Amino acid sequence: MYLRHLNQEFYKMMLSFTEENYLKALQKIVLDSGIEKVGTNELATALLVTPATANNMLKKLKEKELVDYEKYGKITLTKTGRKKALDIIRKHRLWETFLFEKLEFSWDEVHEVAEQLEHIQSEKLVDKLEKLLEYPDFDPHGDPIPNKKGAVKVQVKKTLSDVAVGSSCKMVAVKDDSSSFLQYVVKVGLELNSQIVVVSKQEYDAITVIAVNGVKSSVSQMFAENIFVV
Amino acid sequence: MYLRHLNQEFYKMMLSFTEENYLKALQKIVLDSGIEKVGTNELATALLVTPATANNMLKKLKEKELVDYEKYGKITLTKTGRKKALDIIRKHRLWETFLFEKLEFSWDEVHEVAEQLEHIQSEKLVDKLEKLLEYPDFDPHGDPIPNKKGAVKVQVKKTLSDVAVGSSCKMVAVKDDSSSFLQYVVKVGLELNSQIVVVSKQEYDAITVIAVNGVKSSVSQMFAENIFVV
DNA sequence: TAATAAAGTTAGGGTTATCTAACTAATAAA
DNA sequence: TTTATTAGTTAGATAACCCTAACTTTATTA
Repeated sequence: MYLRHLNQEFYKMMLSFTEENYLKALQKIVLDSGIEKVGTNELATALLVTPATANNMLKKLKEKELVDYEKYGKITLTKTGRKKALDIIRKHRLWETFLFEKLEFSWDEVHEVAEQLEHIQSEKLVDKLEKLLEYPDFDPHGDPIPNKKGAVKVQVKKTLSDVAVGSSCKMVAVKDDSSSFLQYVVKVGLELNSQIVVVSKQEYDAITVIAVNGVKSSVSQMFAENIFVV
Repeated sequence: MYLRHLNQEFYKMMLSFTEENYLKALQKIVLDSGIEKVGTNELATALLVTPATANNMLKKLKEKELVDYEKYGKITLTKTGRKKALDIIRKHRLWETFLFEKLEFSWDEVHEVAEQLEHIQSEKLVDKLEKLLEYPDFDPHGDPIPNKKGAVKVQVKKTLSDVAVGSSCKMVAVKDDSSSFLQYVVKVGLELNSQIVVVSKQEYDAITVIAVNGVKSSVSQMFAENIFVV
């Protein structure tokens, strides 16, 4: 006998590992692009599955009223869907903070393990974890941690590439959180809240010379665009 | 394309959530009963699946050389299988300790969440967790935590029902870790390392009167058999 | 030891999540 | 505006894990 035969309503609330990942991916696309409407292929790419697979799952999520879309149209999260997605993102970022703060994980190691930990089901666990970490607002990458209600503290962020030559700024987050990028960031001497001085900028290829704690480094346009500063 | 097509050898090492649970269940039956050989039905009962389902999975585990058995015969874990199982038990008990010590979980709440956490794949996570907890030898239920190599600190344990009237003993572990039993244990005033005095014992129905911190309680034979003492 | 009970296995089927291949609809370009 | 490209869908297949029902082997007991 299957679980969902026991209580239809209860089953509707219980999301599978995979369903959670689809909702999270949708919300992350929205957060990263700023656009509410997401395409099937875009979602499929983010999840490393084929469009056919994504389409299949989207039908199920629509059935459960977690997403909304017309045939051949763009996808949006419903209120319930967004709440679920933000809850997973909240857990992901709290776990990242835990790994970084309490278990000596480095910046670039936290993501992979948090991808697993974010699916653990226990409200008490999340609440107590948050308490242990003293209610952090941002994770080790500078990304905001949604609160229990799904609200996010927004920071007006510009990137290092927007900073004028001669000005200085403070790093508050990274856009790319791939391991290779993060390791590069560390190599340049940067960490969260580092003070950065933009020493000079090459017109031709946009190579920027920055100084961190007196140490100069040359970074590419792409690098500068992936560093959020205030 | 499926993961296991990429690298046969690597795939062989990667156990699914379910496979891990089968190995753990086998090892737990061995530890609890002291008998090395396990039956299909016994295993199925422990995992809340039908014997047919267990049989099916056992074929796969045998194929992967994690268990050993003849058709219609009893099952044993191979060396590799036992190592895997002990590793999961190690993780389970470390997480239980973490929840109890660091996140204010009560005795009877830790098990359910640890059932999920034990499947997280990250050697570094386990090592760092162990360090954070200052290398504990026993979990909150008094069960030994296997070390990285799978070695277990054994305690010679007898149960409360073996203690003679008039003698006193110290509770070191519980046999049953169901929520209902653990809540009862707490109600009687017992916790790990509590001093227990066996005040009297009824011949007829084996009801035992115990005193914990001067407070007397009457407990059944079954209760007494589920409390490990030294 | 023959009959019965218990333990273990096989066959056939269902669900979830994935794939490929072939299709249709919407959009962009010539 | 017709055509080519891109986006999205459908159909059919596979693998993992579970089920029930029927069967076979081993163990128990009368």
